[in-house]
Amino acid sequence: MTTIKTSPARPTIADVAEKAGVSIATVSRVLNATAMVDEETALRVRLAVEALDYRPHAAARTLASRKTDTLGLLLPEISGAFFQPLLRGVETAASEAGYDLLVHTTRNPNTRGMPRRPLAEHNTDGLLVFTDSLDARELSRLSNTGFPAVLLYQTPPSGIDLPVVTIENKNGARRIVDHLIEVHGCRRILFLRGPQGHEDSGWREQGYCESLQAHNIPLDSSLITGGGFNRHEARQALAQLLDKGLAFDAVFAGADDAAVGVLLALRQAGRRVPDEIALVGFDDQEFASTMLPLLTTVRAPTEQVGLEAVRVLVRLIRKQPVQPRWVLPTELIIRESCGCHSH
Amino acid sequence: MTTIKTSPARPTIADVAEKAGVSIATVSRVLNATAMVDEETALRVRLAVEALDYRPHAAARTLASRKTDTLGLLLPEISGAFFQPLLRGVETAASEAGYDLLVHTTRNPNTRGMPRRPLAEHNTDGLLVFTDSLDARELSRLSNTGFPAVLLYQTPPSGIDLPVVTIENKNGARRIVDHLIEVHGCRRILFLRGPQGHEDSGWREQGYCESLQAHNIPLDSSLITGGGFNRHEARQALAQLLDKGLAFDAVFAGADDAAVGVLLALRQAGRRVPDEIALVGFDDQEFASTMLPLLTTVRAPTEQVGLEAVRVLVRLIRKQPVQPRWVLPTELIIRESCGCHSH
DNA sequence: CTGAAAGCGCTTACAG
DNA sequence: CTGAAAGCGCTTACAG
Repeated sequence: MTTIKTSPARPTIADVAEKAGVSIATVSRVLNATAMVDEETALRVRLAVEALDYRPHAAARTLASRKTDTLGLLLPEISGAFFQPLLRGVETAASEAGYDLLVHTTRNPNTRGMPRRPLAEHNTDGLLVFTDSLDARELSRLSNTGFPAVLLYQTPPSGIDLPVVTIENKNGARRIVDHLIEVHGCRRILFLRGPQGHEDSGWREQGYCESLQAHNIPLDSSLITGGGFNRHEARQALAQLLDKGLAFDAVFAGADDAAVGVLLALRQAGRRVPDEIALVGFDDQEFASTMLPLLTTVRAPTEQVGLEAVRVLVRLIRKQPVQPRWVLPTELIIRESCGCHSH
Repeated sequence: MTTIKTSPARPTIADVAEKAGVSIATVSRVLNATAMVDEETALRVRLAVEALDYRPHAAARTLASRKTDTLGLLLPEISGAFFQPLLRGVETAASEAGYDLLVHTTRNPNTRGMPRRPLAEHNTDGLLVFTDSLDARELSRLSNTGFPAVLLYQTPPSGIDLPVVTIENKNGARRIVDHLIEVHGCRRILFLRGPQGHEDSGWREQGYCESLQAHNIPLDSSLITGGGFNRHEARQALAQLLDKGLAFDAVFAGADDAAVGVLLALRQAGRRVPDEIALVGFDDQEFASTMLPLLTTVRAPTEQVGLEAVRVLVRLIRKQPVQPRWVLPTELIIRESCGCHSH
């Protein structure tokens, strides 16, 4: 059993001041470089800080200065391959800008105690809000209150004035379907859409439709189906369609993860990819370049979204002007699953 | 351009007190359920809170109460497939216990301003420290100071009294090598170890050695090589060995990610897995059950580590006694890449 | 360039 | 059950 020690009292700014023979105001000034201080005095202060191993108390600083030096990130869940690059981008940019990161997932509501708002004005200088993490009422409160916040992958509900950073979904989808049609001669392309109300999915579906239309292929609604953007639902959805005997020569899964589910279902049904059926995804997650066949997909600049969102947020915090909408470009990544480069 | 609004002043506890016609002490009591309050009075307070949309200011609360209600997580990087389940576990448990999570990566040192310690006593009630995120000096400070902290995947340097939660590396490795030898008759098993000084890797190597010894297979040091536990290094390392003409009938990659690199190198060299060479990994990352062939590996209970670590930390914070060492069991997962279930 | 003092928004003994 | 008041550890006008 680990024994419990009583912690020696942490040094405060007063201890430093005393040791250096100056006032606490002066200590504060040298620590924050917030005013000119005689070089010799400053040196004494720094020595005292060093000797006492003093660190300012964040809460006290926040309370007095009205800033927390931390950014909040609100998202539905923290795991899931999709969030990795996003987190990396946010982490990197926040750190570079000198901010800590407070992360909160909305999937595990904290029901204890009073209904405190876990991440907001009281513990954060600004908020990054991933799509569907906050309801419209809350978004509107943020917007009205003028608190710095930027939306990720979500166009703000009308009347709400918050910047968004998102990606070019429609064109990406459009191009990959074009590829299927023009290069591989596909005509009956199944589209697996994401969850209801998923904005990205909606745009990707539009891109799909536009491509068909541009090639004079009539839209067949039986070729559009739900897949939930995840492996398991996609697999089931496809298995059902296969059972029903639906005919198609390609599948455009709205997300790479769904593409894996499709692949599994196809393989189980004995249909070969890409020889019999072409398969493409969206996102270019890491596994897309590892799985077999290598997945042809649309690269979503997820890490960039994280980076950019932080930059926008920091501008907001500094009260600098900011564009309302950032749409990051996507890129077509041709690999094997569409039928290209196949051995 | 988004216009900047001036935020109306946020309501404070004084505003609530005034509106409810009570003192701020009473408001504090009903909010924190920290003393009996007349039911009728409490109701008035709650109504006032609701009407003003009041939320307590975290920093003020922290300063007055000496607790932050947040846990800190220190790790080398936030992305990387390995960290996903860990983060999920930590997130879930922290949230259930009523704590926020402050995440800080040590890979991007924040060089601006004074050398503040990003996560510590001043903004956190306790710390979760992933291996290699903090140097021994800092660990020793935490230990001496009695600040609640738990180590992840790292036995504390001697003299430092901090609990660890880690996994059963040696037995896991031992069992998977046993499997290769006993079921598949392998005799020359290549072991890819992780980075220098990586504790998990060391244990896995021991398990490997013990298994060979138990089966009277002499240790051949040319069969142990570095692989960095990551895809690219592993791939290169293997390609070199293959070039040199090293003979082996199986590869035990110390991490699943390295196993992917091995697979890529083997495939490029035209060696078939598992027909010619058996391949196994360690971790059971998500892609292990997706890649082809499906990867035989040792399941590391990474999410559990996160959950357990938070539980231990919370006990520490509550000054409850705590075991110094938690070793979570691993499990052998037989799939295809070793030669089992292969079509 | 430096200090005394007010104030940030809470919690918590201490009285009553 | 409730209130007045001190105090948490800082920052920041205001004087000098």
